[in-house]
Amino acid sequence: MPELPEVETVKRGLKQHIVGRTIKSVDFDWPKSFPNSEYDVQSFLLGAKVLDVRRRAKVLIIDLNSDYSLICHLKMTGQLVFVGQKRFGAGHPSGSLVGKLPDKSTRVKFEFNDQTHLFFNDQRKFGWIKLVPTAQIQNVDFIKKLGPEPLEADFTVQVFADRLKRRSASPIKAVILDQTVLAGVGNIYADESLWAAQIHPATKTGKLTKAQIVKLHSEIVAVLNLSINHGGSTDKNYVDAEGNKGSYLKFAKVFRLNGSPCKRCGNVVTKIRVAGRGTHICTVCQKT
DNA sequence: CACTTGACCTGTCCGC
DNA sequence: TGCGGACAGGTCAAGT
Repeated sequence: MPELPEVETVKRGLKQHIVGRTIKSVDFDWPKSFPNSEYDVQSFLLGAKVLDVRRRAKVLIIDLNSDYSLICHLKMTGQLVFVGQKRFGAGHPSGSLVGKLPDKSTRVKFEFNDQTHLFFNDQRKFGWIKLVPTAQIQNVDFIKKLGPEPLEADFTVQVFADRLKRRSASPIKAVILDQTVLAGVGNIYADESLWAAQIHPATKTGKLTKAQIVKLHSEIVAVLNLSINHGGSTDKNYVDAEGNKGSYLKFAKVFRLNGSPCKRCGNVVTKIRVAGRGTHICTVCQKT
């Protein structure tokens, strides 16, 4: 679930809360969640101060003053939640996770030197945090291969169209989910943007007209921006850096709305499988 | 090479 | 009420 808008929302919250704080200790019980060498942890993490929090695609980057950075992928169920000193007192929304952390899904605990905490929770254990030299981030294999950021100025229609050409035999949904084509779209926003552009997700990418590519390009940007403005989507697990849910799904047109009427034509939204993923469409609005 | 499928995990929901 | 199985999204490894 954490796709670009969710990770962007977490980034903004973390930036407010952890920049300037110094890491006092780190604790983890599932090595795959935090596969770092003890030497690097001792030398470059403990005692380091947080300088900045950034995002690339669905990856969070926490820069430290030790010339190292923590890079974090939330995958499906990851959460990064900051808990301040008043964690045992009042002041948190009743539904908030904050008063309940750590819990059985907590994989990594960071303590800052003022008794505040950052918890990495991840029910399904697919997410990870890695400590890497800041100067080496762009050489990390996964990051090196990422396509353009859809909300940056260099993601033009022409760039999008050129990247689609390489994948003409694949269904368009599989292509926009491919992080090496463009960075940050996941299952929710793939379905939403394809509905908005009135393109069937199984359409072979090579069959798309120029007009459809132009439309899809602008709808991807619009859907991502709309979601960021609503704090992202919470389907089940996602929360922001303060433990709060996002509300974008109130505005969703098809995602998880199978059985409901299409908001454009009234036909029933159905769920199919495309490229191995659950896919929500209106068969009237979205023709192959 | 382009493209698809299975593995990684846990929790929840559905049918018998 | 219990239990097996399908399913959930993100990415990589392995297979066609």
